[in-house]
Amino acid sequence: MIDLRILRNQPELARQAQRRRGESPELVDEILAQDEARRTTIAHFEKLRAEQKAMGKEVATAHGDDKAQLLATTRELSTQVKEAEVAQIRAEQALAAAMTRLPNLAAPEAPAGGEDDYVVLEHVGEPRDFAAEGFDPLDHVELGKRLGAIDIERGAKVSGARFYYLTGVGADLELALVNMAMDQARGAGFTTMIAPSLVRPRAMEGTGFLGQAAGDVYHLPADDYYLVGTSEVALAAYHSDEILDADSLPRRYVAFSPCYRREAGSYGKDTRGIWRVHWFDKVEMFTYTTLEDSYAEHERMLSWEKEWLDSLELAYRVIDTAAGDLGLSAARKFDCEAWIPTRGGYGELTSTSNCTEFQTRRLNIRGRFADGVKPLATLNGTLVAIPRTIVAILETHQMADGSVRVPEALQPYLQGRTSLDPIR
RNA sequence: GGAGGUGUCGCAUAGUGGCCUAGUGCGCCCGCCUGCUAAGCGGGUUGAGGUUAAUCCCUCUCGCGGGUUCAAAUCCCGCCACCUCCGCCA
Repeated sequence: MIDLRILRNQPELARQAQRRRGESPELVDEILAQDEARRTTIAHFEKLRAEQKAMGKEVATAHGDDKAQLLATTRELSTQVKEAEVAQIRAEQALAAAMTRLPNLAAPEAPAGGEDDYVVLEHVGEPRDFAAEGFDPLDHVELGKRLGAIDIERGAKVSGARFYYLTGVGADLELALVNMAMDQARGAGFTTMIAPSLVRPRAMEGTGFLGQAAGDVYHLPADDYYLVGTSEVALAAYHSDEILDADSLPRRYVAFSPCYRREAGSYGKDTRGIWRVHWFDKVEMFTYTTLEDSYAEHERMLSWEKEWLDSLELAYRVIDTAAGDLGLSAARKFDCEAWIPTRGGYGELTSTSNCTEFQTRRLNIRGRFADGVKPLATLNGTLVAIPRTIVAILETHQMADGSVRVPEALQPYLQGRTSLDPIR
């Protein structure tokens, strides 16, 4: 949800933001028209309602013929008030519906265009040169089999395509990564959380996942619950309808949760292995802060993600996502893409978005400041999405003999193991 | 799953159809008083929207949504949350 005042006062700014996303600037004008209509109906209703209330007082004290007279007119007025109220509610709903379709205003810094129009901000680390080392790297599917870490066949047998079991060291690896990520985040001042992964429509809608991403979301119609695609949903809705004291900001939460994604429209894409799956576990960072601080917090989020990838000794690049690839709620997004040897390219491991006031306006989350009550800003950032991180670690740190070197920082979390060794 | 109860301002409470413009206490804020502090005294203290240059003013907001009525915190219905008990259960 965007501040209506921005749309009223600087409509061209909003139109431009839409164009840079490759979306309709006309939506802005449609909203402004709805807003105009809404305000007209409000004025009409309030005038009648004030009149009704005034007459109501007279009725209370009137007697006999006077009272009968008043009741006649006030009865008529009552129906008018009801009609005016219905008109007002309709106009407000129409405006709200139009507003819901409007994505967050893309930041001026976000590159214009679609998925492929990202800007590379930096490269960190060197992709490993297997040719120079004299062997061909195996992909994570093969490595996972040999280590007894990933069982894709049985995942498919039990749950279908894009499911898997993590077994033995694979499962150990997940627990190690989760604990290590939680330690890093806790050290940075985050409050650790275990959040629900089943939420009501309000939480889903409020975080912006029932817009263009709705097809990617699992819905349980019998109970009208949604399975979250990220714990961002539960963390954003955590403070819904609350007013947070300014001196409690920034509030930083880090949550572990399973994530569920239908991956609609990705048929035939990344079908091999566990790169793209319907369910995975993730540790996600989430911050509530002021709009003014959100830009610096976004940089901090990114730096925490980089610290994480550095500690896993992965080579990666950071991209500034283009406006058209931001999703409904983000104003700006940075992705960290790790080098995946057998893909021969970079793949997204983490992502951090500044959603500015978009989610807090929808979820009614505000802060109490010296100069009044104002919406807050929210940011989210991946620390570790398990399957993709496992893919990157296995493929990057594999040795010629089929074993996998454990990065030093991870060793304490893996019972001190320095390598994962094939079991067959 | 069944039965019963509760939901009012930051907190605690009053309020069973019009005198509620929601009272009172606590907390908080601003004054006054006062060697200092405390006490005392006076005033203020939900949020949203409309209108406005701003103030004033107006409307909505008593868990949420409907309904009855000229008029709803108050009566009726549905939903949600919490509490107690019964049943089932990791």
